[in-house]
Amino acid sequence: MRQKEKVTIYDISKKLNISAATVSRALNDSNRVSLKTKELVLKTAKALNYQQNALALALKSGRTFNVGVVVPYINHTFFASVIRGIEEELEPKGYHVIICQSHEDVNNEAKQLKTLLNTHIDGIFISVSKTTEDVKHIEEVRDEGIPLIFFDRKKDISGVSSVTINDYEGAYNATTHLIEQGYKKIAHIGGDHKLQIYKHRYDGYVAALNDHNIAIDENLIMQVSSTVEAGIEAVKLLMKRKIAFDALFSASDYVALGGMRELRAHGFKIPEDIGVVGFSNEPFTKYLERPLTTVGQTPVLMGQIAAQVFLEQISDVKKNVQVEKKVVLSPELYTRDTSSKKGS
Amino acid sequence: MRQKEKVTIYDISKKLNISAATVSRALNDSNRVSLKTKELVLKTAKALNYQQNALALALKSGRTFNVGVVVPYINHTFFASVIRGIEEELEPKGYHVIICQSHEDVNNEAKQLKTLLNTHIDGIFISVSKTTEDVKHIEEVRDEGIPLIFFDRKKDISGVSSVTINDYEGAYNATTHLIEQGYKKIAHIGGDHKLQIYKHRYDGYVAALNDHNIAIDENLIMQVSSTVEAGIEAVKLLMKRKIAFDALFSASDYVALGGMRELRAHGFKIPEDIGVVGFSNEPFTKYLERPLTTVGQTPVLMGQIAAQVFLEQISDVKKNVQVEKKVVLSPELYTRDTSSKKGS
DNA sequence: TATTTTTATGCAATCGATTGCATTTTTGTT
DNA sequence: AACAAAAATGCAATCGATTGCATAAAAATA
Repeated sequence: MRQKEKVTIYDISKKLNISAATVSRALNDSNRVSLKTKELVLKTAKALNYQQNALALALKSGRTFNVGVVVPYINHTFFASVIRGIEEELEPKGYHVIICQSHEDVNNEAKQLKTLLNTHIDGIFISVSKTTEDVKHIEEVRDEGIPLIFFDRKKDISGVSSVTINDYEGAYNATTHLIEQGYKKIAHIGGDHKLQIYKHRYDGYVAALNDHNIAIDENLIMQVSSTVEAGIEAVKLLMKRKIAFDALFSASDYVALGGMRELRAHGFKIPEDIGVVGFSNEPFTKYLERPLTTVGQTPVLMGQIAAQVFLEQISDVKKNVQVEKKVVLSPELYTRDTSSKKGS
Repeated sequence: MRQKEKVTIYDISKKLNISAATVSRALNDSNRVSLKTKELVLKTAKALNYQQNALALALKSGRTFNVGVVVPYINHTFFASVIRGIEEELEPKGYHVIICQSHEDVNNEAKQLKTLLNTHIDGIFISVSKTTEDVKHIEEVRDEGIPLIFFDRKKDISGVSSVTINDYEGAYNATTHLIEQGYKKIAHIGGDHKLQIYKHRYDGYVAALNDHNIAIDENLIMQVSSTVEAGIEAVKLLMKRKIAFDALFSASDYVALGGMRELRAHGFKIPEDIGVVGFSNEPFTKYLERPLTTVGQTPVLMGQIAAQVFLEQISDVKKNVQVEKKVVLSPELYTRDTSSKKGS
């Protein structure tokens, strides 16, 4: 099965006995072609089912109408949803979205960026891996002049735009909510501060306690990975150390879930004895028998806005203006069953 | 910020005072170039940081090393996981994955295929939308000679390969499991038979009942959409009609979840009074307080195998052999809490 | 050394579309 | 009718890499 041979502007030019240049101009609605030939060309183009060869155009113009997205894993709900947002925003403009996974490994991330550059992408969206500390590979992309946009997990690099959520605010609101519900000793199981998001969530938690004159107790604060098992272990450790607390603010829904399991195993009732708030609004949180209160991140919107920032950026590049836009979205607290002291 | 100008084979050829043709041959390790110049070229290429221009190559060769994937929504766990499998299998071979969404709309699907063809993709993976009945747009892709692979949701089109799971077997095993646990009147809330997967699940359910000499009761069988709400409504309807049953096999985890909620609202205990089995092994199923028994589909594996079928196919195309490969994966029943009559 | 064979290299076309510059055709003016 | 101005079209190079065919250089043979 061989491929059908495609119709080119030369086929049209031969058929009409005019030059390919004129055909090209006619198709691009140039004012240097008479109306008569323009119509003729358009008609024959339609008749022959002419399709512009995107590759030839890309080679000539340098624009491929492809963008790359680099995420740790594409099947994590959050990232998949951001990608959905990007795709839906860019698709109507004729762009295609190429996806790459870093597997949370900085070397992979660098490799993906390199091959993306070689594919002559028009822009790159990236959420950095957990292991990304050195950012040379990212600066290289910037220095190539390719529009680059961070989303959610960013690094502070000059000349690179970003779309993130206000993790600080999300954590602050979540913690404040717990305080307002009457909880007094609030533990925080967070994530590795190498990722800004976890640092900011920690900061928000601390600020909320400070603002309500609650002393920070280092014994109540931990950093673990974002898994159910880690949540179980973390609570086990707190129990073993006999550290009392009446609420748990976790930087991860998975950790919150694990934590709740372990707490229940120890006979605590949620939310009566211990209130729990998670982070991310993972789909499972609302399907639990006692739906989990959590901080929602509007990932689809994040993707859409990242795409908009990209579109702005490429129009600015044309004007030879360099921009560095930082968009910070507000998170939303989904108040559900696990955080109202009186039960629901 | 203008883009860095790229190094081409002409830059190398000028530097070495040889022709670009020789440079090209040297880089491709042709045996028509002397070892001396080969080494020289390779050295200068490295020194100048030469990167082959993928676009020029694609224009010349007709191969882009891009493949397209069309799914209803990329942020549905199942599809995202299949895409992950495809990406991980093809990435080492130098391919990039372009994603497209049909939004469960056949017109969108057709449009996406058309723009993918125009992007000169090397192959297309597709899981059809719910509204896809007419398959002309898919046949067109096949007729263009582009390798095409269905995954999960397929249509019967000659000359198109597919990778699916054995929905019949999955349903048969799930139903048999319920029977073996002692449940006798098993309801089936399935999906629209326009999608083969739902028809096959229905068939498997029926076959299991037949094989165990249980009469089929049409009153216990429904077709609804795959949502929690639909599950609630379906059970409500059964209750209203006072139709007794002691087990529920749902073709969707979401429907199973909604069904369980409604059943509990009516005072039924799960699994003691009513056993429940879902389908898909959605992530939330294992996080429920009573984890849901469900049929797992190994989506990542499905993606990997689809990618392998694609790779085989393009090597066969070279040999001018036409193949139509149908791979059917076996599902796995995850036996959890909701289906053991004695409780767990 | 002369001639054939082998090996290495170059020329120029090709993949399609675009575009600056030159040329031809048409239109308008006197 | 003659000429200037304007409009329409064509030529050929360009974007990089590849490749069939021709030629040049080196090696092998007589």
